Amino acid sequence: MEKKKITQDISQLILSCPLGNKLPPKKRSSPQRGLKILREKAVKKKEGNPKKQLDGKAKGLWDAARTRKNLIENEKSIVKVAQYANEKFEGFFQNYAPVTVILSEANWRSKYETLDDSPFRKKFIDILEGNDTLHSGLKKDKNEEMSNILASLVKLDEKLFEEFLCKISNEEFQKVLELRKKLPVWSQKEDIVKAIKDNQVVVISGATGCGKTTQICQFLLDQAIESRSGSTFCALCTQPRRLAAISAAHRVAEERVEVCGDPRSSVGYQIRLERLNPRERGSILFCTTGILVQLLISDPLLEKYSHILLDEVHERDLLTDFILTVVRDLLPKRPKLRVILMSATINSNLLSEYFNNCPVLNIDGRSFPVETVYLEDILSKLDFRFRSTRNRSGADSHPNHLDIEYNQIMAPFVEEMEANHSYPFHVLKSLRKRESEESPEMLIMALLKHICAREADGAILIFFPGWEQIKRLNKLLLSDRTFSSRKFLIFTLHSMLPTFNQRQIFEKPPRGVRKLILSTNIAETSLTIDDIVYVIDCGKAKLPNFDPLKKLNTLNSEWIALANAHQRQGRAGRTKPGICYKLYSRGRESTFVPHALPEIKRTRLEELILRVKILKLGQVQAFLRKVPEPPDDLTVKISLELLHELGALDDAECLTPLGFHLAQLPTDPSTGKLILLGAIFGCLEPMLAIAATLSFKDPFVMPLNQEDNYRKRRKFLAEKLFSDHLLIAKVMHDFRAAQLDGHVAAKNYCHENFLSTSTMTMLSNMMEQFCRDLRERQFLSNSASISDPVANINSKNHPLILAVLCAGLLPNVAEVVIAGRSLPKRNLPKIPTSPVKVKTPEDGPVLIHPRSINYDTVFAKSTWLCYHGKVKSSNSIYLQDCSIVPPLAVLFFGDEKLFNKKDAKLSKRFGYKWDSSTMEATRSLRTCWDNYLCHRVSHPGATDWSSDSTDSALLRAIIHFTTATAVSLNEDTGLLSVAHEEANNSRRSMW
DNA sequence: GAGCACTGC
Repeated sequence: MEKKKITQDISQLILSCPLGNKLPPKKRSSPQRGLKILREKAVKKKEGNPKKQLDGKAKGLWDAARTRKNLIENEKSIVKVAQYANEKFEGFFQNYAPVTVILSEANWRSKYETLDDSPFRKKFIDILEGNDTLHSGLKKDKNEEMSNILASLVKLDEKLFEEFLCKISNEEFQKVLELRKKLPVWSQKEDIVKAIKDNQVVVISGATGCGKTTQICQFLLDQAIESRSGSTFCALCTQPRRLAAISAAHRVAEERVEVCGDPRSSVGYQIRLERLNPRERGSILFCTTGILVQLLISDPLLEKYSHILLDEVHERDLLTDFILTVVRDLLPKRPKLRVILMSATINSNLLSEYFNNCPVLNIDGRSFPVETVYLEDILSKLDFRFRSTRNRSGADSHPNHLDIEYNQIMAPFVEEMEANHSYPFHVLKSLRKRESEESPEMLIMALLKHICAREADGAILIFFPGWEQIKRLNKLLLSDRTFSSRKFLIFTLHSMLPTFNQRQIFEKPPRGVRKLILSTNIAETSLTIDDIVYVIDCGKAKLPNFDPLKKLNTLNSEWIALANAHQRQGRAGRTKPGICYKLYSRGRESTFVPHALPEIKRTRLEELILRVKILKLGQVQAFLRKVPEPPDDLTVKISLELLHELGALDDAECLTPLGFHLAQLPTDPSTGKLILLGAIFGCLEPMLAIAATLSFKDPFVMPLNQEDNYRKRRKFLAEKLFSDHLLIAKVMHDFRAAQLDGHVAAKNYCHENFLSTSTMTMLSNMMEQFCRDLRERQFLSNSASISDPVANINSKNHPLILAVLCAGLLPNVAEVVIAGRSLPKRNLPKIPTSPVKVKTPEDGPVLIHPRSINYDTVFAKSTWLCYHGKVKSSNSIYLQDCSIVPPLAVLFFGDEKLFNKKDAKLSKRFGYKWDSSTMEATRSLRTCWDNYLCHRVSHPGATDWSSDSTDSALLRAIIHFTTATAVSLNEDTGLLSVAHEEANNSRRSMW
């Protein structure tokens, strides 16, 4: 009822005038003449593109005719807002005017004095008031408090000691202890404990299998208990991966004959959405790096802990680097804190230098020797020759720049080999060709046959850069009788491949059966298969990077670093001696860099910057220059700019109230904004589903050789949606409904629809987490669940969801430009259907990623897309996920630059035009929105949708306004209608 | 016509 009233109300605000036929003709003569010439020419030359076959003048005239035609089309409808709409918008403006004044002041500190005395204000001011006051204040109070937290409790010390004595006499404990004592790390137990006692920071480097992860924390715990100070011991051990944290915790609990999760246990773990707490004192908590960063928000000096152990520091992932920087700064404030950095053998000097030349302890690994066989040895051993894949005759035989580059690098090595007479001629000949590094499938096939015929039993692991190569080799293997399924178990590992039925990948195969595993670098660290004896390493990996000059994420196949090559090789020697076949020469390996660039130098930094801000770590540039290997200044600048544009930071680089919320949500800022907007606009569930997916991963999986079925299914699911995001919202909704019918129903739903059950479950849980966050930040009422009817009052309104998506994802918009297709055929010769052109304002032409549901959408009209991911690979820029969105939403939520061009843009692209009073009204409404959002984020509360509330009036006006375009593109009526039911039903004709 | 891998009280 109420909705209907508003609908009518707004539809009176926005009128449309189909004027097209009444427009006076302007200088029609020359385009008409151009058409005539064109038609004659086109008749003469029936084949090919008519435009291409025209000469200078005719071509110009043809273009002129087309432009004119477009203009006439464009002027068909002019969008007008009735005068009293302005007055109505004025009303909104009045309501939120005070906030505008506040926000326009330069001084943040006084700015929020005028806000009410809400709990939000207090918290927010605390953050704004910043570094010194708060921190030093904290330090004083907390030092006293610390003596409370970690003060030794004599009784507890005794109790822990007695328990420990009891444990030592336990038979099972003794049995495991004997095994533990065989680990290499035990030989240096005393040194390690002493070094940590004497130094605030110690680097311990040891190869895989030395036992550092599970043993060192126990050395420290046992030592504390034995010296009757168990109650003051509290260790936090971080792992970069969830699985590693869980398994380390379980392993340690087992060794101590305890059960992980028992409240008396000394071991626990915490990862996102999952925690098993250990006892409060005398305990070890394994967690992921992300958890530690979140802990820092509430406990900036990590006062709950006496020891921080950071594992896998050598991987140099973003969060570990961040933690290193923060921890180094808090050392002077926590003199009693002990920090232990654990890393692989390599690169420990850099770490030691970073921590004021702290001591480094080296521990030998306990893996088995792995023999290395390089490309030249393989070629010589197998007598393998590369057949040139390129045409010998014709232009192709000339070397291109890649050949020349290859030769420059390899020639000296080949010459040296030649001089030494150490390799047969055919090997040298092969190495001179670039093919020796380009397409190794046939070589791998030959090598596999060799291993299977000549070498002992054992699983074979092959490292590939990506999907394409895995797919190709898998196909070859399946079509080759040598590798029949009776004798071989073939596994493919890729994050996008389904993992069901793959438990046997970790199990010992039946007698006489050999495991073959084709993998990306997922098997380099994340997955460990113990019985690998042979590794075949093609030496390449797809590496993401960020190009600050072009502001683009890239994904390219590159040569790996020596450290990674070493890691891959090490995968062969876990249970017995192994062999690593490297599909690159010694010469090539000598060009490898020692270490890959740390992640912090390869990504955008918006999220990290918000963390710097919420943790009050000072100016961003200054902080980021303190990290072990600082990111490019330009990258920092770009990220700051985006945060500013999102409204998360002000000119002085301080958090705004919006930024304050975004910094505390466990997502990147633009996804965080989506979550807030979903709550504000009453489309909670779909927005949470979209946000969860954008911040975790796409749940769709694609089995090899089922691409067609996969695509068909996705097309079926996404019918009429034209949006990857709405597709996600739909499948998440259906999945959650299936979950209510039980585990089996949910699993079946996933199986039928090419979805990963584990990813879907995680996403569903993440939605719960976001919902809880929103409740805690008071954007939802205390009782609101994900499916709360009030919070989902607009969840069925697809155009609105898309409009909100726009508001959250901006500035990530792209324009779909259709050249010629909308021209009436009778007036012009048939123009060949040109492929859709998609452009972004900053990159120019881009492509829609083939994985997107919109990849093969036929666009009837020019329109706008919103996207979240954009990446450059294989020389094109791809929009990874995108939604066709209501154009008015883009223009309404778009930035000021876009706004100023509104008039021109609209009339040019969308076939209708603003009149000036509408422009003004739009602008006022937009100002209202900006102010309203400022107000909402600084006065958290649930949206009041009751008919007489200001919330409701403004939001409904925005909703109707931004989604009005849904029907305005209907060429038949030329009318601009705002009825949502109609909008939903006629979506097909929208685009 | 293409999809390295992780993470979050």
